[in-house]
Amino acid sequence: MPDSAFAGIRGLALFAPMADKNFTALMRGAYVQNFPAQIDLIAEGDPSDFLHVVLSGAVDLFSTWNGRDTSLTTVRPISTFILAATIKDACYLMSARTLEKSRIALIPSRDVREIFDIDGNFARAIVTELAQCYRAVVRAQKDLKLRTSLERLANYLLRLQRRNGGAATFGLEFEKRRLASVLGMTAENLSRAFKGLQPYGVTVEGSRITIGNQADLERFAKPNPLIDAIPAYGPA
Amino acid sequence: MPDSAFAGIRGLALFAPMADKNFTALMRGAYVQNFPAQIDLIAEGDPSDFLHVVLSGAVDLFSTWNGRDTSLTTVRPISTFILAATIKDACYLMSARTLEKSRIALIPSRDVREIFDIDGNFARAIVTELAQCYRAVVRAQKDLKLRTSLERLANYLLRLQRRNGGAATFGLEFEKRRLASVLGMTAENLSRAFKGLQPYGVTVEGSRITIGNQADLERFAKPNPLIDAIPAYGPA
DNA sequence: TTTTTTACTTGACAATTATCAATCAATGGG
DNA sequence: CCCATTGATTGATAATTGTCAAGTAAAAAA
Repeated sequence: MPDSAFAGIRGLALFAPMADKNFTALMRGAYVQNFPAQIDLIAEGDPSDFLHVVLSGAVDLFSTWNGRDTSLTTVRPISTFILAATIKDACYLMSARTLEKSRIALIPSRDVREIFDIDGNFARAIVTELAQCYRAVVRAQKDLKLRTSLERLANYLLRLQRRNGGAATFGLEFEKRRLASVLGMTAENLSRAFKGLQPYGVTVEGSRITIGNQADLERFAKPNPLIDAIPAYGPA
Repeated sequence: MPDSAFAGIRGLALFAPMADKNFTALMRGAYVQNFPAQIDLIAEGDPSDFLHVVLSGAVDLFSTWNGRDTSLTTVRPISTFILAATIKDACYLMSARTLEKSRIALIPSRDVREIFDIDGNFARAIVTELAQCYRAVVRAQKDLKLRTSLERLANYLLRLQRRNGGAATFGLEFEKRRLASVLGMTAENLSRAFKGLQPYGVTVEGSRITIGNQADLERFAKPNPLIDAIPAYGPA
């Protein structure tokens, strides 16, 4: 595996602080692989053999139970997933599949745990990453328990707008059926929720969203940094 | 503050592996306090000045938004809370209040971060703790998104039963109004949900629950270790 | 291009869950 | 002991959300 493939990884906050020697050791058993879209990467319940790093593309973390399924989050470059399972040497709690063509690095979990035990810097970096993941899920939990689906959609649109630079018009990140699942509703309900936001100035043309009246939508959505902070910008 | 107060803390998985010197340093600025029931300990949004350790009693972690509120989890002895906020030096995402009379140790967050930076064992212990917290929230998220309120209640009862040793009869941990909030429903809905479980052999007398037909209830609840594992016993 | 598939939307309806109001039961002062 | 308060329950109703079935639009394949 060419070293160049690991350059992006080395720059990650998770791997940057660790000793060169340990990084090299970690990458020795690692490899990078290209996957087409819609490919299952891992299944919940499986033992966590590899820590995954999304180098390009996008990965959907989802879960199923009793014939139902739900998307929990999307992993975008460059970040890792199933870090917690790797550290605890436990099974995956979520399944993963590519949303688009993706390049993914696979690092043997055993190596991660081994280096984690001897490299304090690496351990500390993992803490920071895990704390961030934890806080993200807590926010999602609050979003889900404290808001109706219409409010979740409104706040989601405001977050997406902000992530896209703040312009009134922007595009959805993925198909609506998946957005519905992420927001914890059905596709049909999402369709109606978009209509329900029309009175607040939201217009939808395919995947193109326009927020016609920022103040109106915010008055309805009541965004809150303790729920809606965007990790990279807000209070993490 | 008497050293004896910290004996229980030292035994915690989080603090056991660290160097004596560092533990002493960590406890230097710490103190233990007794709180009556129903006392607000922290408010979401506040800076995380102290890592809290519940030595006895019980603490409710909850959150509010737009006039609504929801209980996210209960912290029981001996464990910590708001560890993630402490590590990231970020504000609290949840508020906390005592459910009963409680003894709580308060360790200055700054000290935690400082020792965390120099004690690799401590850093590793924190990773384990955080990974566990993260997985617990992911499970809660799946429970909420994949199940109806009736199913959540059924599975909650099965978990509680297991935690209490598996006998057919056991008591609820706290008042139903709060249980409803934890399960993501209203108190009225919980009352009806208990009735909805009668056909599966569940009887309720005050806070006394009896599972008359284990197999029936499990057939309905379809418990799943990837959602319902009890941290201490199941796959963490 | 035409065909086929897939995503999205819409309408009608059903299930779930919440709200409001009233009642009942238990609990803790006075 | 009784009263006052709080928590739990119940009934009636409304809001929310999901399901099913059809239809439309758009994209992919032939």
